[in-house]
Amino acid sequence: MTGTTKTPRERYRQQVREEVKEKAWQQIAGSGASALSLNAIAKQMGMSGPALYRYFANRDELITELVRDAYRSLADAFIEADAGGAGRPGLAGLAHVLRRWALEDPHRYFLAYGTPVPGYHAPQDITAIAAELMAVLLDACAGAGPAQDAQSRALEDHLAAHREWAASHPDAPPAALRLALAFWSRMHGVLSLELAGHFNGMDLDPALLFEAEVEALVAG
Amino acid sequence: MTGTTKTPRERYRQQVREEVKEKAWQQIAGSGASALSLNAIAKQMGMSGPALYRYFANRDELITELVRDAYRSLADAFIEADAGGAGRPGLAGLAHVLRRWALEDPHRYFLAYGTPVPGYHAPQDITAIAAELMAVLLDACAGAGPAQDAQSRALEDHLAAHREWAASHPDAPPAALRLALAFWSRMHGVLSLELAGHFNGMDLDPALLFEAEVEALVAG
DNA sequence: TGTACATCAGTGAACGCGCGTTCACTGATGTAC
DNA sequence: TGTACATCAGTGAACGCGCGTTCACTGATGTAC
Repeated sequence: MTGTTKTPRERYRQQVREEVKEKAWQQIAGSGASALSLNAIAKQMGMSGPALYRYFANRDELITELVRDAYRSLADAFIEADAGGAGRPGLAGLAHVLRRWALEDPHRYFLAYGTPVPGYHAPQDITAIAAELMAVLLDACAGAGPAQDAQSRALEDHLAAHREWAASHPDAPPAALRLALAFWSRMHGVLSLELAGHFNGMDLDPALLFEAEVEALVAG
Repeated sequence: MTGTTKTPRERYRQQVREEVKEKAWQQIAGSGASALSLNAIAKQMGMSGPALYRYFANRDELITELVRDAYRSLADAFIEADAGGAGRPGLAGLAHVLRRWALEDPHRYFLAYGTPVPGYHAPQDITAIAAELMAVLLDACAGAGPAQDAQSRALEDHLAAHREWAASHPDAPPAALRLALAFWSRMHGVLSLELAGHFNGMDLDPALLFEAEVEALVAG
């Protein structure tokens, strides 16, 4: 009981907000994020358009909420995997958590990591959630092997001096920072191509490409 | 002279079409592809809205043309690099051609490889251009080394039986197919994160990450 | 338990906007003899 | 070289639509005494 006792009205408010967001996701799934329309959501809920302004100040606030929820749910999935009893998940484990999360709702993935919605800029608390994510990832990268080639060494030198983004791990070796970036970039590469349907006409199993990329990454 | 003699009217038509596309790119740069508006383009050109229907059947046809031009220009850049006098460009060379092309116009990159425009499906001749691109890439992957791990071997086995997408190279070894996919996916990973601005707040030089990914890929 | 008042969810009308697209029309440019 | 006709670029009005957002209002739900 941390003072979160809810009056019936508060409970109801929250319930409606949730339903709005649910319909919003459905609409995004159908026509993309930039076509999100408050009026259309209201109609789908059997309400008049202006009613939604009781729940969201405007369209932008709704989008922000959706983006926040997206990051939050991925961060939670990472943290949960990290806290799972039988030892740390490792990079491969996180990769599979990420893939499952992405396939669960491709549009949610793109809202977080896809082409930026034009004219929209994420507020700071979302950046903070992204940092939580990065912290779990950096944990899993702790055992990174040394750089294998000149360019990787150059990157590590650079990262040793530019590591504010990894503020949660001030003592992580540059190799860990490098590995975390490689994880992020490579997983995003396969996943975003797959989710965008770029493998569609190719009669190819994206899961196998994903697995190969994961193993190549872990093997270093 | 291959019968391409143009009447003044044809020349003018083509000129206006080019100008429309030019303004379209500017508009996409400002507000994203899904906000592309024929009326707005017309206004910017000092014409009335309906005038554009002399040049494009509708909005979709204009978008298709832009997508086609995007793929065409990248394919040309690849082919030109491939035909350059001093030997084949190699994977690293192609990687740099790709990066230069992407940075030249980020929105063009996203129109081709980003989140799909909802409700839009590319016509077949664009698929053919994508195949030209793939052919150059497969050439550069000819000398691929053997798979280093179990998952990569599994992927190669799969590709040996699913290689229609590489129809231009029916005799390429599975290792080459695997390398081409890895190239595509990894380069897309770094580039799309960079262009979407996901490294922005991180005070980090994306070029170094890119170089490291290229060398890791080539070293295999 | 009942009454008086405050809070708040939701409505319907309205504003101004921009969109894609069609249509009948004007006026300039090109073509045929 | 001049005239008659066909072609075609561009206009302005119009249609129907959906958008985000504001505003004054009704009616239900909760609160205080």
